[in-house]
Amino acid sequence: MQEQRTSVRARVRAEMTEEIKAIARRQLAEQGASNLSLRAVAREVGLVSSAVYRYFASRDELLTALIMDAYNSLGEAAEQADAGVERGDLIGRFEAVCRAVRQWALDNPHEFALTYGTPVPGYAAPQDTVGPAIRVTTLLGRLLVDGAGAGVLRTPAGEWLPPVVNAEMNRIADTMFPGVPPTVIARGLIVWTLLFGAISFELFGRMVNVIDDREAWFAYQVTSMARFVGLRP
Amino acid sequence: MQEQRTSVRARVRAEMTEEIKAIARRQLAEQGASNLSLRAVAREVGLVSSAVYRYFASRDELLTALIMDAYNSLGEAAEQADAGVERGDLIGRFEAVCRAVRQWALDNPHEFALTYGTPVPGYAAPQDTVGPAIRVTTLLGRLLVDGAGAGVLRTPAGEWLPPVVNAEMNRIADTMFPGVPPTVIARGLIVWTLLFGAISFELFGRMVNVIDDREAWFAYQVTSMARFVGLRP
DNA sequence: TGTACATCAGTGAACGCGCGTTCACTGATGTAC
DNA sequence: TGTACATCAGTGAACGCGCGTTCACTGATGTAC
Repeated sequence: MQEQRTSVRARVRAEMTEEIKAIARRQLAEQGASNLSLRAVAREVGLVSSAVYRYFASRDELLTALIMDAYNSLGEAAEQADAGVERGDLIGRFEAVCRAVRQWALDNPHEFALTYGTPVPGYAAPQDTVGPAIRVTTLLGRLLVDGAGAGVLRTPAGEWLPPVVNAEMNRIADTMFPGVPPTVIARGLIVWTLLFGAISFELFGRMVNVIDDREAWFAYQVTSMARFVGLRP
Repeated sequence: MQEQRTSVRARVRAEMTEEIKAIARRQLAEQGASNLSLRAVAREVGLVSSAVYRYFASRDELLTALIMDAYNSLGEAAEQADAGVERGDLIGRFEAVCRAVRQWALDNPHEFALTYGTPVPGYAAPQDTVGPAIRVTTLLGRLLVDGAGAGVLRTPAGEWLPPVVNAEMNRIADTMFPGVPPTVIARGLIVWTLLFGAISFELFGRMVNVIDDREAWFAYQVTSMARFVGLRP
């Protein structure tokens, strides 16, 4: 009985925490991260502003929670997309992950901005965000590891890396993506940069009056990226 | 005499306008665009807050002026870099432009964020910003036009564009970059996206704990981009 | 060259608003015996 | 099972601050005759 009563309180608390975050997320959409207001959130939740401090010690802590949630939500979307494709179909997996990342960004533009846009001035993300932040990156890297293992990764012919770059790529391969050649790591990083760059450009309005059919353009870019990184059909 | 006296007033007014913008620019660096405050700017200029309204009708108008200046400053840096290289050396020109864009972004991170970062919520850039906004883009495109004209542009072999993409690329080529094949336009757009994506990643902290030597990494990316778009030595 | 008038930069007070955070408190829920 | 006590969510007032914008004004600079 005691545990149950305690857990009622704990559950209500957890629900309230979630509701605060949900409403804060909604407000992000209208105000942008740097204008996120504890008072406005409290008002909409139906609490007095000081009551929010029972759940988050400060505005920054609320922001951190939103950032962590965003990274995890994106990471989950990408991982599920990957899991839905047959393991050996590396191009299929790569395309599914790219599409999932873009779709998540289109569905949650302000959370994308929060995580991959301009950093909020005066806010420094604490160390705990690192894990969630690199879920997509490690997922993409694992594709390369799998590809290298299965031998379906074409190492770019005649590609030469400057020594400094080569050393860094080797370090990255050794610590995170064993078995992937440095030239492929380099191209993988470029693809990773391009993926988020393309989504940013689309989301932040750079494609207005440039590309009309964004889906088709994105699909083409994904194809190019797969080929560039050495995935062959 | 009359014209001279008038021009004194006009010159003082122009200087004051520049000083307000300069200080606003400095404050951008600390506060971020969405927290840019007319009052804070006025304070630092040594004016009462209402006096700023003699120069800018509203906060948004000041922001617009800053954005225009930023685009023009970046555009000028890129164009000067291009002009400093022998016309026929297309790879050299491309590399110079890329380096100039990155250097400008490193030197003016907050103006880069203002123009290429997350859009300021609630702010809509007026039509006049379009011209300055595309200076770098048209400059990069002109490189391709020159390359196509000089015959030093290798059209990617066996590259197939989906019909929708092909149509859009043809439209872009016809209206802005005559003589450039659609496949090259497509790769040019990718390179353009990657250039700004790479700079954003570097500036917004994505490369922390990933790449140590940012110069070398950027140089490598530029080399890759030049090759990808078909510029041959 | 001198005078009357118009233009314009800058002032200072005010309007009405919003913010993050602290603090002493009330009252309900949970805990220990 | 009942009672005394501890924990905790939420209140409401307050602190001290900042913001954009308007408005009637002063006084210096420029203009026309």
